[in-house]
Amino acid sequence: MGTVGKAIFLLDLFTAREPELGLSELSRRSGFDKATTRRLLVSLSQNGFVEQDVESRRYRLGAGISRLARIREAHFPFLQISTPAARELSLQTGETVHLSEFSAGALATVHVEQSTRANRVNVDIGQILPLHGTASGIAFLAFSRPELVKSYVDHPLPAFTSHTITGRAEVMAAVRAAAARGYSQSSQGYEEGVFSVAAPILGPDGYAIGTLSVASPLSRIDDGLAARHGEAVMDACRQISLSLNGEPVGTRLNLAS
Amino acid sequence: MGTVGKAIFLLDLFTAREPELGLSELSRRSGFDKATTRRLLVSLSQNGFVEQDVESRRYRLGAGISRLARIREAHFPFLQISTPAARELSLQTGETVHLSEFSAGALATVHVEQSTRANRVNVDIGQILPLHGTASGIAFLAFSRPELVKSYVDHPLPAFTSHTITGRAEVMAAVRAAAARGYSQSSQGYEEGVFSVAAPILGPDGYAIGTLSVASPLSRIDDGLAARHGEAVMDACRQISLSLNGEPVGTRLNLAS
DNA sequence: CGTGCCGGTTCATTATTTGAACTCTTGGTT
DNA sequence: AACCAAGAGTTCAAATAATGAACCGGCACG
Repeated sequence: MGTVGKAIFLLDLFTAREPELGLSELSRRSGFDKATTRRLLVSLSQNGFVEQDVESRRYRLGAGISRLARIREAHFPFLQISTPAARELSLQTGETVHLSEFSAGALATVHVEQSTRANRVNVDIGQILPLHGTASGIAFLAFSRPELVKSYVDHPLPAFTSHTITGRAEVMAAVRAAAARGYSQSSQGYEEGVFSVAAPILGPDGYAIGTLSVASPLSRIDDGLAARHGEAVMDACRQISLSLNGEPVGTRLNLAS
Repeated sequence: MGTVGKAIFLLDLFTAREPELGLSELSRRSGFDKATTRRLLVSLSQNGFVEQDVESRRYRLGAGISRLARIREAHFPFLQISTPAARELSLQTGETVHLSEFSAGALATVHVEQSTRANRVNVDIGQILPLHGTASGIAFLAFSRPELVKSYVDHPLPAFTSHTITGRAEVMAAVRAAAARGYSQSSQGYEEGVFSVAAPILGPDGYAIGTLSVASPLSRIDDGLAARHGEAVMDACRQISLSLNGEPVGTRLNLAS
């Protein structure tokens, strides 16, 4: 791993649940020496990518990141376009909806609309979702370049629950089913007791760039409701894709083997 | 400059006006060798910090940045809290309002509410503002740690227009005036024909963490209107600071020499 | 008042980064 | 259709930056 990769690895240790970390914690979790960790943090903080709390001496993500994110968002308004559709979908289904964008080989959760129900699924912003084992991942693969699907599925796939599909053939079957239907389903593939449906958000080339997903407690779901959620998430994604790309887009299905 | 600094320098070349750049352009503007530039870009893209357009081969900021920014925003909802106040202030004044956050020794513009008038000031998201020469900068300095003010003002200050105040004494006078009034004024200090007022957004320790500013065409401004804008921007900032910190905060004025 | 953990620092050793020179491709010009 | 210019991307010996064991001083706990 190069120096740049290490610096970004440190940034990736900050999560919604643990947004502030001390030097020793960062060193321990990254596996980098304390001196190395510190030097990287100093470089990052000089450029505004991390900030250090003056009194607790702990580090957190810095304003420089927000600034760049806003530049990106001004150019490519993924959140601005998708957020209202996600909110509407959440209200319509009464369930937690999360929006993901593809980045560095996985899906990153960039927005969440929490269900208002007492019994609901909680998803953290910034969470990284694997492409197998989540409804979002399968929906993404179903509308990705075949090379990407192949290279992903050729590596060993870890299990997250006892229900995670890890076999190449099983994943490909789920992908083909999702491509045919237009949305994917996943029951407890990533977390016990959670059922999700997801559909792809397409880029100008017709391939997926992200996903929208509805996540429900499994106990609430039956086949009819799952299908209704599937149709709803597909509609929302179609609308988002249209707004993002300005014009209709020919979808790229993965129906072949 | 360390490797990490160079990587971030590359990221900082992407702006709202030029959100996509080719390898040679990046190499030229950064002054790094083309091979070096490329290696940095590859590292960055492997981690989702930049993306490469498949057909044009140009680079742009990546989704990994959005992801981290969302984690930060979930922890510290600067934009979420400030944006509505900025919008209201823009509607109230009829002028362009911009929100800045302090980062790496300068103010970074993270949100803009454009005036709806035909003759208006345009500000780009992501723009870096110097601490002298903008109303925002002076407002920030007026509510900053004295050490920060001193170290800033001890370095040579560039002029952006013929009206930019660059002398240590002049800057300190403007800072003291802003501290006494609660807001700052700047006439054409950064761009010709632009008049601005600004007030600080305060952190939990009572020192400024950002600013809110109203920017008008100079032709529209007289003393009375400037004062009304000043009071309005101060009110908005007070409200934001309160919401951000949860409780009243003792302000830290820079009234001493 | 000793022990452990924290943040932070030092400097000889080591590994990564660097950049001149190269190829390959594209698009425009004569 | 041959030429030129400019772009993206690659190679490898030389130069430079990153590394980490051992260190300091402070603070909290028993």
